[in-house]
Amino acid sequence: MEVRVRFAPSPTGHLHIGSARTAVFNWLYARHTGGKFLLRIEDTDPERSKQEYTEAILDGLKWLGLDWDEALVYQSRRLAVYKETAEKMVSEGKAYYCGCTAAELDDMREKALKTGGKPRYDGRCRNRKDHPADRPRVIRFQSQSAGATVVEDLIQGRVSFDNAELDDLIILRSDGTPTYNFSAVIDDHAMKITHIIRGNDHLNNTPRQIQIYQALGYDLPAFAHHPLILGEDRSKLSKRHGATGLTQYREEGYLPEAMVNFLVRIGWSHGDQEVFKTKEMIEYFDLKDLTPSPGVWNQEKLVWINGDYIRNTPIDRLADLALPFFQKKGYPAQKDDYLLAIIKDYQVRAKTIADFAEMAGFYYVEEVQYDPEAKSKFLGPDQLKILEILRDRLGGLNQFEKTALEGIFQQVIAETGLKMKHIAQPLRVAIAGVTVTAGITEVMTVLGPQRTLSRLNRAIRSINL
RNA sequence: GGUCCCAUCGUCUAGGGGUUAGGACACCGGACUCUCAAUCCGGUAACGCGGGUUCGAUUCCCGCUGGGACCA
Repeated sequence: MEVRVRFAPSPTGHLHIGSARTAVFNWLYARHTGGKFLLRIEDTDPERSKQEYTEAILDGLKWLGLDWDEALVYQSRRLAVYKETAEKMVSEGKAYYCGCTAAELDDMREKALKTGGKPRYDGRCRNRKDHPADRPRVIRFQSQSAGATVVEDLIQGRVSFDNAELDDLIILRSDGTPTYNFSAVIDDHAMKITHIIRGNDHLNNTPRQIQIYQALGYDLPAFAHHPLILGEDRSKLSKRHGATGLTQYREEGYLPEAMVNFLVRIGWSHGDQEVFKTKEMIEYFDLKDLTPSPGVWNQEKLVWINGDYIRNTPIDRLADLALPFFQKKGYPAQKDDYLLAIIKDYQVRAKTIADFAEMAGFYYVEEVQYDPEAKSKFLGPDQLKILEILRDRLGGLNQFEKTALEGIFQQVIAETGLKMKHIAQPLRVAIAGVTVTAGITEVMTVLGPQRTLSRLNRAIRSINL
């Protein structure tokens, strides 16, 4: 039988990294099994659902490289189906109208609490026939009161729930909109979903859903509840732990492949392997290799894996990705050989795409800004002489090239008795303004004789002032 | 509070009745070196506690503790 899985976000905000991970698991499972990956937009709450969020979620999925099959299902367009089904259940005695007011429900809860009971609906409307027509009424599912409902979870194992714990949940609100547990069941069945892969936060909903499946005579799908991602303090990952929106990571210069690789490795493993090509992930991914225990978001590891991906990404693509970062910082960069050369020299150093513009902005400035500490340490009277020697020797070259530059450094070292570090650092600060850059000959080669010499002269003048 | 889930280095994890408990990130040292990276080499570091079961439990079972989620 063909595997059919789905990702069912509520468009009430941007794509959360936890949701993105759920999507990744679903997508991988579909691709691994040769099945279908479907999307359903759970937008039955008109107050909170926004079209722009749906767009943002789809953008996020596309960015990650998660392509989906078949047309999107919008729950807001299926309200009639939910209503019809709920009413049919009433006529079949599987659900009933309930006109209890908020006051009645509060009262019920209070009394239950006072007598040591649980704050749950007592089912008083189950057999009521005299519903006042002027009162809004909901439809409640008549749940099993005896026995237990068992979830055979592919990740968590067998989980049993005592039916006595489950009260008669509302499936249709008085305004005719369905509740989550109801619409999810109706749609998963309509979409012929075979495996429900979702966060562990839904495990408690599952017995209720199973009872609805059974009442409706639907076949049960397989369930797989994956563990959640936790923040550093081991509580559910939220805004106070930092960025939770996928978009933010994109804007901070993380590569989509690195994000997928990182996300999938929280909770999933394949032996000792850390870095996976998409093809490998698809080949190896299986639900049985998901752990049941939650995992903490490890930002350092994300940074490392992103750096690893950057080191293995073609220069040309890096340039395309980095260009907007340079431009955003006001540098007159464009995609040309100059940019490509810079990217090449910084590829091993960048941990994010943003790092390129962060570290290599000096290539694009008219006047180098000297870092105060660097200047006081390397652009003082002590360094004047060496800088002047370098200017004179370098001025004799009409084009910069690695071996020629190295030859000059060797000569200068031989003549002055200085060590390379005594030459390179002042020179570096003179032409870049900072003490940390790519190799000095690489920087000079890219900058070229003109820029290098004029920067060198300006540094010398700044010392003489 | 009720229900449910979880428990191997700081973190992500492998493993599993008898192992020197493996890998990765981070961290610390070293090599390389013009700075910083990258790379390579080495190091510190874990089976939460208590009962069982067993010749033997980190591994299986129970309890506790701790953490988490959901519902209220």
